[in-house]
Amino acid sequence: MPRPRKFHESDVVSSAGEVFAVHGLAAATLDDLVRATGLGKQSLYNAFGGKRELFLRALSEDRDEATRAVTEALGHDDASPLEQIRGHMLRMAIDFSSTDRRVSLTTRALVESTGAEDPLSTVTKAGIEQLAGVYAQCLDHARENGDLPAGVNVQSLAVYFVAVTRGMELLGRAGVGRGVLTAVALDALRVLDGQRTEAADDVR
Amino acid sequence: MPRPRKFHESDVVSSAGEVFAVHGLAAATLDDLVRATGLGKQSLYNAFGGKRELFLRALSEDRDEATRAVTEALGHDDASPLEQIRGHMLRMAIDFSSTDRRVSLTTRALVESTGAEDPLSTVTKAGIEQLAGVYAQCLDHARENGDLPAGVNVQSLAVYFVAVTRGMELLGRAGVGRGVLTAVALDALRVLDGQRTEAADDVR
DNA sequence: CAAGTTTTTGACTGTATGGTCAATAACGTA
DNA sequence: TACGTTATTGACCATACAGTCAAAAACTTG
Repeated sequence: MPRPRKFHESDVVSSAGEVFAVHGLAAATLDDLVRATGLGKQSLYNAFGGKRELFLRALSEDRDEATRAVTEALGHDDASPLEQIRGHMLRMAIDFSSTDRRVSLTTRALVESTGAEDPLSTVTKAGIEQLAGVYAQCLDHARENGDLPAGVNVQSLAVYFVAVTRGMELLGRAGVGRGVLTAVALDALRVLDGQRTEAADDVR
Repeated sequence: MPRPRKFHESDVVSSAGEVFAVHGLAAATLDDLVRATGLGKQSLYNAFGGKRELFLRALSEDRDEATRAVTEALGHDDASPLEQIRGHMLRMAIDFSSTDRRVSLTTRALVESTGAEDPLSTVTKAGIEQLAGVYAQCLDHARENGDLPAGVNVQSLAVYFVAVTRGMELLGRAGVGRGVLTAVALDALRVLDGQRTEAADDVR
């Protein structure tokens, strides 16, 4: 019997995500959000609780979407795992050299979080681990295929790809062009070529 | 005959840089800056012009300091260029896994800039190129030493190292620990091992 | 020591912003 | 069609903040 909402939460979260991706958490004003989502302040508060909470929702969605996208990119059966990673990295190079003002919510959260206990940090860290997991899985397949030596440290390599990706995002934002970014991606991929067993490398 | 200032601009810029590194441009309040620098609002305005301008000054100083540090790290004569890069990357891994809340002003500027024409962007881009230049110089030496094949693309490799470094910074901020970050650095360095001539790689 | 110049000080201002309140509208059900 | 419940609306509030003003202080030089 209650009056039904006239919006879908997921739509609101997604519009809000747009705003946050362009302005960031601190710089996005409540009015920006009201304008972008189409609903009133009070409705926003009823449904989500506040700016931060809304950001958190958008962040989670963004993280899931990113994981989904990478999973999909690395999950095709028509190419070898290594070829998929290669394609994916080249794709990222192009994406990140776009000229729009978007910055992934993960990066924003990382930079705008106020401390390690800040929910922003914990959600973000989880997202990074999730993402690394996807890379790791793909690299595992490659190893099973014999495209990577058995002794390779899949875990750190996975995190390495996450790091390179974040770095490319930042560089793209700085105005580094598609060509250079692509070259960087190719450089990054070269770690997959010259792999030796690396059993006892010093990780002091 | 004018009354002399009782502060040194460089001190003020450096204290302000601290504040910005912890809070960011938007989130740092003028009062934070007043407290950290020790001088009054009006004095800040007389000397610098405003929060943004002060940030810009701090950003430039940060950039120069970063370039200087890397130049110094890669400029010793007691080790081969490649060994120096290696040492430098491992050092970065440790630095970035610190638990303080600092974020390089370059990264902050990248994320908080409002557009490509924003001075924040231009200064930052210049800084990245400066930094890449330092890496390039070191890689050049390595090539001359024969530690790197002659056909190697020193330029993109230099940018690659900047990207990896930025990525590591973000990951460290996300709470990734020293061990993992070190492993990532070692992975990143592996591009220097397996280098082949790479003359005609597709940079579509 | 007086004049001139610039810095410092601290009170002040206007605005933008996150968040709240209370009244009203809309819906499902009985 | 009336009731209960929740959503919506728009006005409202407190505050925090970037930036300003004008008076007083401090220094140098003539």
